Amino acid sequence: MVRTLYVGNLPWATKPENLQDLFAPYGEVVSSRIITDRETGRSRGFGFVEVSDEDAERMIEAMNGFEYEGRQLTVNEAKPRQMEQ
DNA sequence: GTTGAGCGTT
Repeated sequence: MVRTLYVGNLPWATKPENLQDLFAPYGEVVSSRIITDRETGRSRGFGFVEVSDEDAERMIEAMNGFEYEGRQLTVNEAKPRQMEQ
């Protein structure tokens, strides 16, 4: 089982690998993605992390409000984009 | 070379 987490208030320079490194200590990170502007390719300042279902709540608690590069991260469970999971 | 609430492509 996999649950998707929304991660907001990220620094512009944050990369997917950074997200994974941040969340990995608190649970199993399946995949991580930074949302970039389709036209400019620049980061929109938020991203998504797919984590193990059992670790999801724990990781939200651990990472929500976590200060990274001077920004307090916003971590919530993501809204389903399609109809899956 | 910028910006700051939000929920993402094939």
